[in-house]
Amino acid sequence: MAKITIRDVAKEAGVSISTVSNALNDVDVLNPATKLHVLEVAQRLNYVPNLNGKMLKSGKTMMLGFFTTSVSGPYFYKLIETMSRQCERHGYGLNVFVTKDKQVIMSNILGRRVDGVIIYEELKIDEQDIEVMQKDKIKAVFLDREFSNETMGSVTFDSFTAGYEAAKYLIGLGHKRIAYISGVDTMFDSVRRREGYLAALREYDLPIDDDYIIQGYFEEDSTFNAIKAFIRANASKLPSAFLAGNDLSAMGCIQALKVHGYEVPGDVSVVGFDDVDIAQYFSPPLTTVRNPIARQAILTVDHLVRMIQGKEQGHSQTLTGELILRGSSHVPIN
Amino acid sequence: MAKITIRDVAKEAGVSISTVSNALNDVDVLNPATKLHVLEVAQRLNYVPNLNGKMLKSGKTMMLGFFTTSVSGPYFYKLIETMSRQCERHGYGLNVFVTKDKQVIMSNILGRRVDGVIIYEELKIDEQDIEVMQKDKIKAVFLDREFSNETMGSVTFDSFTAGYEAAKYLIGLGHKRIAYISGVDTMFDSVRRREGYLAALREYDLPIDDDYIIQGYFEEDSTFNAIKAFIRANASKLPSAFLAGNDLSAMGCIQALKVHGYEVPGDVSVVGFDDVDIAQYFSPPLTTVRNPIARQAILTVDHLVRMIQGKEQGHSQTLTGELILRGSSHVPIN
DNA sequence: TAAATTCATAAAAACGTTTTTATAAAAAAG
DNA sequence: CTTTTTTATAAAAACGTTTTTATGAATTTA
Repeated sequence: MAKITIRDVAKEAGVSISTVSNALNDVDVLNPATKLHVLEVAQRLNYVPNLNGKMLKSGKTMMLGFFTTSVSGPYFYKLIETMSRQCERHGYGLNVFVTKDKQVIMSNILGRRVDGVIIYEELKIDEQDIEVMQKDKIKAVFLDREFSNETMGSVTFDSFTAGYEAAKYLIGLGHKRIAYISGVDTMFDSVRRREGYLAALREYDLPIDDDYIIQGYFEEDSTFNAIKAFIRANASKLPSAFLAGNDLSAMGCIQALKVHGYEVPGDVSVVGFDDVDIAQYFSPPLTTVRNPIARQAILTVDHLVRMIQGKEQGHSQTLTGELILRGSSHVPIN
Repeated sequence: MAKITIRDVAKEAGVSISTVSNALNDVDVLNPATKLHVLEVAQRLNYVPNLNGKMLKSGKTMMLGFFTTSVSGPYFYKLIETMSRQCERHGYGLNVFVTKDKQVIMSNILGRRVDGVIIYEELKIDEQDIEVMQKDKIKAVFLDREFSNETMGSVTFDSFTAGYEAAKYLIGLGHKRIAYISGVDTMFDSVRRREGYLAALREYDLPIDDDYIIQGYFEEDSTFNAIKAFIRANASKLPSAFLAGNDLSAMGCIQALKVHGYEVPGDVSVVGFDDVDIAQYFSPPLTTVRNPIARQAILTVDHLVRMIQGKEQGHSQTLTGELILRGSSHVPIN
């Protein structure tokens, strides 16, 4: 027996398909008795509407798309979990696409698989792609860049100020040799945090040493290895503090320091970014700049939904961090 | 200007819509010159096929659905990232639904929003729901229970043996008082690991103390609090080892022990489950039973795709853990 | 009580594709 | 040369809905 359609229900109930549709969608034109009867038959046949038919006709999928190159790490799952919950609250589902293939991304967006899109994609979607999307009046929110026009907005984190404040805090403690652990340069946040860090060094006339900018890929393991190599190469002029581009790299860094016999924060201070869930349970608990991830997720979904509903034009919102003092930072020893 | 459809392309190219469709789908019946011309026009108009039309006609969405109640924690992002990558390899997209609303789940599955489903849902989908799905020949793979029939399979982790082996390892070290940190009882893995732990205790004639089974919700923070409470209540008869139901609870447990002045593994041993990415960078690095998450993800997607293609019937696969010895476990002090 | 209005339902059109069937022209066969 | 076959394209049907329009009966209005 093939899938039950609205036609089967209509036949079984002895009415037309439009009557069935009206009954199911609670359109208030039917005789209550008819409606009841149709509903009863639909129930009995276990009828479930085919969403593809619905979508084609209505032009709405009731799905939002999240396009990202990665879901690794606590930042992303907090984001996804919160966005997902917020979508459900608005009656939408969330479609997560983890891909680096721009073709896949564009055909899903322009092919209307989703009613609106959320993009964290590290700038591979370029001006020209955005123009194409704009021509189709695609509703979009960017998380990895500041941007806005009529149908697109953004919700970003002020990483520059975060980097600046974190560096200033370490300088205030008395640190003079501060290294920065970077992610790859396509990562908006990594670059902006580094710029903030550099701005603080300049402001306080501290020397800027290119060796003190370390490539770490924003993960524990790659950072762990990078810091081990760094320590071996710079044993004579080790910094007294590390500013790690995110909490994961801070944790990898601390572990590498421990392996080499350094105490944190006794010998070296380490500060991270994000304040992911696990940061406060690490040893030592991380000093970090809190990134309001859940808030970003909620603002993003709300903005997108309002644009879809035509209640709002695109605009950009910026969230600011908050320095959380914990156990991984201290005044320098010398 | 509204969205460009196949009709617009046909008109502009001066051919019928069937010709356009054939050209785009590379059906080998057309005059090569015609095909080239159509393709050129489609390109010029920036035509992108509407996926809803495609889906309705073909009955295929080229999407797999992952239905879960949570994405929190490293287990899930490893799973999602790997599944997503594997989907892409097969030409599918992955649709992640984070919801506890069974209605949402069933209407998306039965409404054919996806061609196949992956379910990690902690048993709220019951026998009756499965029967409904079976009647519609829904292709499904369960991750949270062992099950199989013609169109459904499962890929699970042998948590019982993992729990048994971990407990046996601690007993072998000489531990006699071993506590288990549980998740909620709807979690298949938590329950099975506990059963394995209990089986090992029984086998070695160790006393089973109900107080030694601690509720922790499988997260750092809830476990941190639970263990602090436990330590206060049981200061006089503290276990010499904790078997934590997953790595996150192991980390929360260790942190709570440290806060109360206990050394790990000097005073107390702690063993976790999963070997999530961060486990080896924790302080101390975690002894844990490795759960081959990436492998589970790949087997799951492959099995589902083969069922969709009609190349395979449903069956259940079971993965086994591997004990990874690191720094959080040690012989007992007394 | 004839005309106008409302009510309840049915029929038809539409969404954007793919696929099946039809058609006309060109090529091959007899 | 006619008839058959092949080739290239067009036309039409179909997927499962929702929505617009049509229809006929019941009710109201004048």
